[in-house]
Amino acid sequence: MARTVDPERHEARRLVIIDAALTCFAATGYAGTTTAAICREAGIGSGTFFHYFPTKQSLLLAILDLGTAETREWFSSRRPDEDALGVVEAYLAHTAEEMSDPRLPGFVRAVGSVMGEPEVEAALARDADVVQAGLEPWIARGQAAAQVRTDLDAHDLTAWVLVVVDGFLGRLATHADFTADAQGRVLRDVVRRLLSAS
Amino acid sequence: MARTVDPERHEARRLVIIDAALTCFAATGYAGTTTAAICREAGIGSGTFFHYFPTKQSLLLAILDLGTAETREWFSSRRPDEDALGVVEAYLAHTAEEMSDPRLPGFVRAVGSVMGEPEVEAALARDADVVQAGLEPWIARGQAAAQVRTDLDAHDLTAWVLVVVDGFLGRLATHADFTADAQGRVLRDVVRRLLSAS
Amino acid sequence: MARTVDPERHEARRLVIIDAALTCFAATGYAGTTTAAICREAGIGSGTFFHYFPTKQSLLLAILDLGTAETREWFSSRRPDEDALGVVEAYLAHTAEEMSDPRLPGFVRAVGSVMGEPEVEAALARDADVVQAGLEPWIARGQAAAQVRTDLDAHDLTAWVLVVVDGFLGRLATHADFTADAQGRVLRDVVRRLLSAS
Amino acid sequence: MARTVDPERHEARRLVIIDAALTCFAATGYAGTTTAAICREAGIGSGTFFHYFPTKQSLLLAILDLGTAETREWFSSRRPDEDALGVVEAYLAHTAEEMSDPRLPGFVRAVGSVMGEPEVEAALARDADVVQAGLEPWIARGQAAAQVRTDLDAHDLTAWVLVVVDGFLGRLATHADFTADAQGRVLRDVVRRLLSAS
DNA sequence: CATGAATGAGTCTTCATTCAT
DNA sequence: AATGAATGAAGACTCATTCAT
Repeated sequence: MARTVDPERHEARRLVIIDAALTCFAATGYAGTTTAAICREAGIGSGTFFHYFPTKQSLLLAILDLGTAETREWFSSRRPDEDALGVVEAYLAHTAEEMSDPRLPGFVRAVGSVMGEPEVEAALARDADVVQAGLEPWIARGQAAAQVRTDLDAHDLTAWVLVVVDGFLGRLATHADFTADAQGRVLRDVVRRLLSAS
Repeated sequence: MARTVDPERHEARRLVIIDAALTCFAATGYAGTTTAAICREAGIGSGTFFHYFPTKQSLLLAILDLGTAETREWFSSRRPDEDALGVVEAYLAHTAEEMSDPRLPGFVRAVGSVMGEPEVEAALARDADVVQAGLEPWIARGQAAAQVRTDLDAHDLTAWVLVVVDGFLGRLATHADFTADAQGRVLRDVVRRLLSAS
Repeated sequence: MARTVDPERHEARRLVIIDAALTCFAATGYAGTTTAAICREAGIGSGTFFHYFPTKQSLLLAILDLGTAETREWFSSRRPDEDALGVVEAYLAHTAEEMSDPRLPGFVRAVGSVMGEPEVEAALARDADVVQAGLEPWIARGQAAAQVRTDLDAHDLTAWVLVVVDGFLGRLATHADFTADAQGRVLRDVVRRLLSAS
Repeated sequence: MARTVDPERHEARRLVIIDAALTCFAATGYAGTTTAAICREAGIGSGTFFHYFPTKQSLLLAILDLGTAETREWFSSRRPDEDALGVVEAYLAHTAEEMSDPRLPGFVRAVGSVMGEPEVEAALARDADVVQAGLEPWIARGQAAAQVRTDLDAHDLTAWVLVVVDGFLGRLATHADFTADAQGRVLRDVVRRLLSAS
């Protein structure tokens, strides 16, 4: 009856399940992934699964929250004196790099199908907010420094950067001949053109 | 002797079912939409569904094919002497207008989740091919006329136009404060910047 | 508004449907045969089917009754002065010949699965009664003429002849290398041994 | 750590389901038996069914295989020095005794209707092979010992013994006034006559 | 904690039968 | 009479979740 909870071990196993789910969701979509498949991939029993996540959806939310936290952390580790456009480009590079995990594009597609669920929609909105809140100040600063056009406000410009980024990620996910390596350079160019004052 | 087949009525009802499915898929996703829900929405019995579409998936494919045919038709009705950039912008307008059916963005999301199915993937690939094949010649012609930059080939430039368009549509679908009316002007500007020779 | 009922044409079409059903039942079993398949095979519309037979089961019963009538007719055309054992052997030959329609064995199997239905059970019982009633008098006459053993009564002996015949037909239906042509001679021998006085 | 798998309990429950299915199939045929009915009879939930048998058909195959295994075992426990004709008669008795389970004849009929399915056909062929392979050597030995006629080869003679046995079982199944108890003696006599050298 | 057997509500799909034309 | 579109009840099977061990 000793205290058998080992928080470290618990957290490790949680991550194993999350990783397995990422693999499965990416391969077969959210609805197409059974909890049994995740358990198999994670090497656990079906009962164990529900010790860590009360529902299948809560697992999806956990993954989304993990991504949001990661983004938040990335922005919070920018130093105040960095170059505004440099941060924007670093964000592009960071995003492209994240997508080098070949499962990510598939996972993004998988999430789309569940957007009807209010909780998922809320989690995605939270994620979008974090990105917007992270990026917008730098773009505003770029405007103040006359690096960035001012005919659109910072909020809309940020939205349009994300339009390009999301379109880029979507095409990575759906077109095998469209790769981050080959097109990353063009991405930077397009965003520069989008933001440029001219 | 008795002509019980009324092809017109048949086609009309087929379209009613397709319309109902569009509504349901957009609202609750593909997997989240039951055939019963489609039947209810279309005002038909569950058995009738089977008369028109052998499976739920075949209905999805029919919708996709309809869209592909529509796109093909749009491009084939361009006249050879139209202005290259004018056609590109007309395509942007056409796409944005199509998406003014508020169900379309949701439907696009819904489709993403089924991409695991080979038939769906093939249908989407066919659709992408039609768009690419429709747009690329005009961009190439724009290059020949020195309206469009030539540091990227027509194929890649077309892909990037679609990156922007898809990103635009995606944001329409997910952000209520991002509307086609308000942002359509920016879309044209971004694509112009993307293609411009400077 | 003329009297369009042409009894001859009606009867002919009835037989076409029965023939088609025989083919389908033999190939795919009773439950495995859809009314649609029968209609296709018969070259009629599904509505027409139900003009001729109120239910699928009634069609099966019609086929069974047809066979029963055929058997009854066969026995009623025996002349009173025929040789008792000769009639028994003629019956064996007659049965074997009927089974030369390759659909018959399959149809027999198909019927087995529906025997739970009271109406079908009754039809089969009627058929069995006709055979028993047709054959038993000849076997009794064979006993009276000392051609046939008398340690079993005519009723049981008849039953045993049918045991052998049914086993024979069943094996024809299930074993491709067991053919009526090759084994017909043995069938006669076995029945002779069964009935012989020794 | 926790041994949640209890193979004994698992096997027991498997047999409960098989037994329930035997009852249902015999009473209402294969197609006429719903999985729900089997579950009710077995006292399990519908989902549990799937834990033990992936499909309704697999359950049927399991029953057939069980019978085949039982037959194989029966033959393999004959001792080499047994009397040839004694073994044949013991087999007759064994079969008749098996059929004293009143569900068996009905089950045999039920199987007939599914013979269209290749897997079922294969299972039945396997079963027939085991019987033929089990019986034929003893009949051949009977021929060598001059106990059995030699004008037909052992293979055909075995087939004919099975013709009689199957006809016997079929009549047990369909005619209530034809009982194993009353007719068992005749069965032995008929087979003796069939095999006798005279 | 870990397990996996058990559950049953919910899904897609089938098909005999009806009926307006 | 003949047609085939429409129907809806019913069936096999799936799978997230629970719980006794």
